[in-house]
Amino acid sequence: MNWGVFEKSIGPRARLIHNALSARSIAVSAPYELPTGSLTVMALIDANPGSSQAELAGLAGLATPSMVGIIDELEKRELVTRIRSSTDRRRNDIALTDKGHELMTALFAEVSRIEDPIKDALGAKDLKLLVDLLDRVVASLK
Amino acid sequence: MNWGVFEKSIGPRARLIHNALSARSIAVSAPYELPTGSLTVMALIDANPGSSQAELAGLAGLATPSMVGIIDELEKRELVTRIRSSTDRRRNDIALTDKGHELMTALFAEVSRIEDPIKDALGAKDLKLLVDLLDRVVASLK
DNA sequence: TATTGTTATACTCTATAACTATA
DNA sequence: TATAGTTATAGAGTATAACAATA
Repeated sequence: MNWGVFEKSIGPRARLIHNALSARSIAVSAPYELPTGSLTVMALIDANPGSSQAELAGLAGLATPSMVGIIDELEKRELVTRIRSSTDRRRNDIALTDKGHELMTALFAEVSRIEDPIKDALGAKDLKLLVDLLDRVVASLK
Repeated sequence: MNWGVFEKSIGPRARLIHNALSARSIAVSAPYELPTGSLTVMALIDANPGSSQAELAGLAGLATPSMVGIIDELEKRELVTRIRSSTDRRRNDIALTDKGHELMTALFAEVSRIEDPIKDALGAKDLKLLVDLLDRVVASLK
């Protein structure tokens, strides 16, 4: 692949990888009929229970209006609880229900298989190296 | 950053990086009033002159209909030439004009600065490592 | 019958602006 | 005056389907 002047650029490569993975992820998740980003948000709620919608949006890299529809649907399906904070009644404290945790686990098991070709190509060691490098990139763009 | 079950996943990180870089790239490129993807396409034409639109679309990871509008605008601005192949009259052979090469160089100089924070955070050595790892990921998803 | 380029169309993802209720 | 959540809206990016010209 000859990228010309982009030979050493991250941007076009991030775009290609993102597009390929998100297309596959959408296809795998379709039967669940959840809004896009739901799995990411459920994983973040699981890892950071009691977060507000704004905090989750910040973690997920989404605007807060995008979070509303996701939480609406997850709440309707009884996958998360959205409870007005007693100490600050503007806030919603979001938590995963048992049912939500189950569904997250099941869906993640399917979605994570999408990255199997990457694991196979890189091996565990280089994959960890890549993840660490990407985290440093993410931090540098904050 | 606690990603929960996505702790070792490439997908969410690729999404965050792509979103951050593309938003900045759109802002920097806006004064040029070119269709999105034009710089990528010009770089690919420069590196692979005489390619067809379909070949360029394949390289750029775009659908061929997306390429039509990009080439339309680039041709109108006299940045590329679109010539019916004499050996296969279905094909357009695409090449960059001198003017196109100049504009590509100038725009790339601006856009590439977007990745300066990444370079600063990683250093030349780790950046090269990252690019090579990403190329292996891209190849694994073909 | 297959392929290149094209047109028309639609959908996904994401953001911005303006509002409300609370602080 | 500022913040959390919400509603309404718009735009960027990309894809699919159907078609004409050519192979």
